[in-house]
Amino acid sequence: MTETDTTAATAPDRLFLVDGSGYIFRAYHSLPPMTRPDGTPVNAVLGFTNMLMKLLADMDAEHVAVIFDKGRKTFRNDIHPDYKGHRPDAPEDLVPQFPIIREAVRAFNVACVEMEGFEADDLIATYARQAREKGLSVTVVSSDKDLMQLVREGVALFDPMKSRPIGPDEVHEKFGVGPDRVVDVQALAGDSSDNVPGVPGIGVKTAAQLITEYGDLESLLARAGEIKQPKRRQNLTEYADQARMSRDLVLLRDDVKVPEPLDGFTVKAPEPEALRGFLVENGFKSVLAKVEGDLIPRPEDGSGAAVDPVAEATTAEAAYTLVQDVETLRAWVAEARADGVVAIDTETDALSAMRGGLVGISMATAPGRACYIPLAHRSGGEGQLDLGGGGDEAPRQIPLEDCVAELKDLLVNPGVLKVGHNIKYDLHVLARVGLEVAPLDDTMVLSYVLDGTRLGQGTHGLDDLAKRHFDHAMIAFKDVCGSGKSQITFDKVTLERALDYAAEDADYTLRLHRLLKPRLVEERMVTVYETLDRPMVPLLAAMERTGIKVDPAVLKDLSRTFAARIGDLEDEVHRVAGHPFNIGSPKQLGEVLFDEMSLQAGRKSSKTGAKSTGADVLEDLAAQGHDLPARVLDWRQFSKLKSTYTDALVEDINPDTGRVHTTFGLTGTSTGRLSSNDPNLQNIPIRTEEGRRIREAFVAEPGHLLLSADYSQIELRLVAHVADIAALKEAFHNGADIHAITASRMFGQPVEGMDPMLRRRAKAINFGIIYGISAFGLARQLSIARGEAQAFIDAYFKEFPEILDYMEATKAEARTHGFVRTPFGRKCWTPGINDKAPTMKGMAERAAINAPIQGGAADIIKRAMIQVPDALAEAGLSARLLLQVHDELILEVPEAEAAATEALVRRVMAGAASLSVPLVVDTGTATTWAGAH
DNA sequence: GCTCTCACG
DNA sequence: GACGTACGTGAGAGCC
Repeated sequence: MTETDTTAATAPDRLFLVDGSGYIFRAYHSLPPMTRPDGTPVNAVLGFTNMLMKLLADMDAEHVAVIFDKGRKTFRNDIHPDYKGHRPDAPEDLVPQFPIIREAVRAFNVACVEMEGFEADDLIATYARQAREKGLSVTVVSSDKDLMQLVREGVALFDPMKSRPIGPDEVHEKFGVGPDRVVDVQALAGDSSDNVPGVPGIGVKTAAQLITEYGDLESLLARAGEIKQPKRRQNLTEYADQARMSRDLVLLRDDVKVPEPLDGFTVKAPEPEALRGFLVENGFKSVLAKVEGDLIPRPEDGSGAAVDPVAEATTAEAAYTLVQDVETLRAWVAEARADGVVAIDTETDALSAMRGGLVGISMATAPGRACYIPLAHRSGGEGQLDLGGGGDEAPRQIPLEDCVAELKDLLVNPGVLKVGHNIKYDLHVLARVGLEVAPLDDTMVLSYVLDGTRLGQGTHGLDDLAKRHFDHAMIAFKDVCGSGKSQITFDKVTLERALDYAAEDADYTLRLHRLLKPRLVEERMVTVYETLDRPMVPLLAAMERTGIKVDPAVLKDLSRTFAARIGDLEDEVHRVAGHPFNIGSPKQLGEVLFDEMSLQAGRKSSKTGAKSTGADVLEDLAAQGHDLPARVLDWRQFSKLKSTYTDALVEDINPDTGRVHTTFGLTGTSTGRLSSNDPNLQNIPIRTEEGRRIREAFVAEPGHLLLSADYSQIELRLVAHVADIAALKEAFHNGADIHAITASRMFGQPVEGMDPMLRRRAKAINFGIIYGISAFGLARQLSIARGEAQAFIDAYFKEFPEILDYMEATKAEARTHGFVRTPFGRKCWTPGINDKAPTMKGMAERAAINAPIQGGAADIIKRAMIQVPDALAEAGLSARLLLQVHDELILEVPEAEAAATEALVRRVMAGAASLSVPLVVDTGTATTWAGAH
């Protein structure tokens, strides 16, 4: 292949010419406003820096320069004073960034050129010509169509927006002619954004057609008389000089006496200290972390320079150790003790926190430095798969009890912080082998407190975070254990594979901890994390482990009752319909109701446009006297109760404990509330008589009672507090019936003997206020006209005018920051608040109004929960917290302690926050949850 | 895996 | 004046 070799040997040097001004505007608009510590805006600088780094990393060239515009006046303004005259001034917060961006270019040791009186495009044209004459191959990096005229043999354009080269074909696509005729087309068509006049009535299409036919601009103007269309002929004659002037405007000068010689563009490595200085001055820690150890050396430990933990977390190489003997384990324990921080992670043989058995433990002591301690693996690693032949000889592992003995002190050592990702899970697993863990940090909770639902929900998984913060793809669980039917449990994984997977989890947990923990201080989230969410981790773990006793006999009995009702209702519905069909299918039900029976549909469902069969629609139809919708509503109710509750809950009873153990989610909601899943014990029925009976299955142990304690009107009290509504605060201080008071003020009736209908309406409005009221929503809730609902709202605002200020201030806060804060400092993110679509924006605004209220209530009950165990212990009481349902706590108490515990819980909950309104707590005790409420 | 419906606060 | 919504969750069933 001599030919190829020859070509390679004579391949010309390459030159990249970057249109810096284009980069600046793109960078500015791609990032939200941000400032460096001294207050200087730097979003465009950061965006530019990242784009420049990417370009330098991706390009394959020996020479590079970034070219900028300098000032607004150029020689073109002498030709045509209005040229680019309508361009608005650069945004105020971009102006101070222009000089810093020049610094960025120099910091990377890249040539940076600009020249008074000329546009960047002219300099680019000039350098391109010079380079071509020297035999260099030129790539111009720009998305600007005005540069397309430069494309020719040896000069290519690269569009950084679309990441694609622009050659003669792309130019032809854009202008309808080749690169050498682009200026002629532009001269005719003009450019309104640059104030290039062109010829009236001629756009790019027509211009291309004319130039193709006549060859070039001068030939066309000379032969303008031959044009058939009279108007076009006249314009080309009349505006010939204007066309020539336009051509002078768009034609790039390639003979500029450039200030820097081409030789100075040779690619050079950056000066480490200059680059570091620039990045540090602008607070670009993430960029520094990226280039450290690569473009510039990491400061050495011995030199006295501080190691940047963030940088180290980002760049450290991984080296993992398998721990199969006690000696090695002791070395790791000693290292962890010396460091004072260790990341831990457990591997189990089942996903369920309550059932999974411990298979192994991983620990990390520094970024990239981690180990895995296999404890219950059944396959060594010699053979790939156990083919069922009984050859699963256990590999060499430290006996579980020896490992527990070695780790016990470390895990409770107050001088060693244990870091986990969703460590609540590990607490359960370790507790079952007799290990407690304290103190602890949780990187999932850290991520939630810092970034919340800013980037969407459910994005605090270790895999997500490693990808987001370190651009690292974690080994997927399914790549280790498979998925679906062929999935194996972790104890069957070979030790080598288990080491890679498990140690990586601990490693990246530690890296995340180094990255996220310092942000608490920088972003003023220390208090929320330290006093609210971190203490919840061990507390919730204890609640989950305790569980709540559920009597399967009660549930089975209810299932039978419900089944009978469902059967009867089904027969009746089918009889009325005239044929059997699946009542549970909204599609089939819709066909029966709206097609066969020709009932009037109330509304369309949101997504698919199908006619809704929702409860409100069926209720309307039932109220009109139709029998079938009423039966369907009953059928639905019993089906729901049976499938979701009575049938499902029996399956959720843990055979070992006879109790149901939910998992509380601490990092899932946008407001700071908890969630409950598998099963959800926060939505057990109560509103209907039949549903409420399900709560009879939730029982206390013999000799005990369930204590329920709930906040009265906590969200409305928070409204009164945060919006500082005088009349509402007064009503709460007086302990009055708040809805009756509201009705009295709005409708001018005395509280005594208040019409129940008016009170109901006032109650709906009070709820609406909490939700960020809208006339549409209130109208739907109360089944009244929108105008009437609006009148109610107006009346409310008149009586409680402070609420309007709160709503406006909250929306403004959300718009400027992207989040709102609860009274306790929690950030609630408000994605969509600046959306163009009014629907989206409206939803985000209502969510923003609701968030400090709902979130504030969530903060308050968390404060109460955290105090309860200590208060109980101090009082010598042995009650245990079982559940939290947003404004309610459920405890299990020895009968003899019921009264004392009730008083204590009331006191703690009421005193959990000092607002400008009192907090009131209602309590009750009984042997079942139904009775305690 | 998405949509609808409905249980709770 | 249109846009098309009350806030926050999780689970089961139907359907592709």
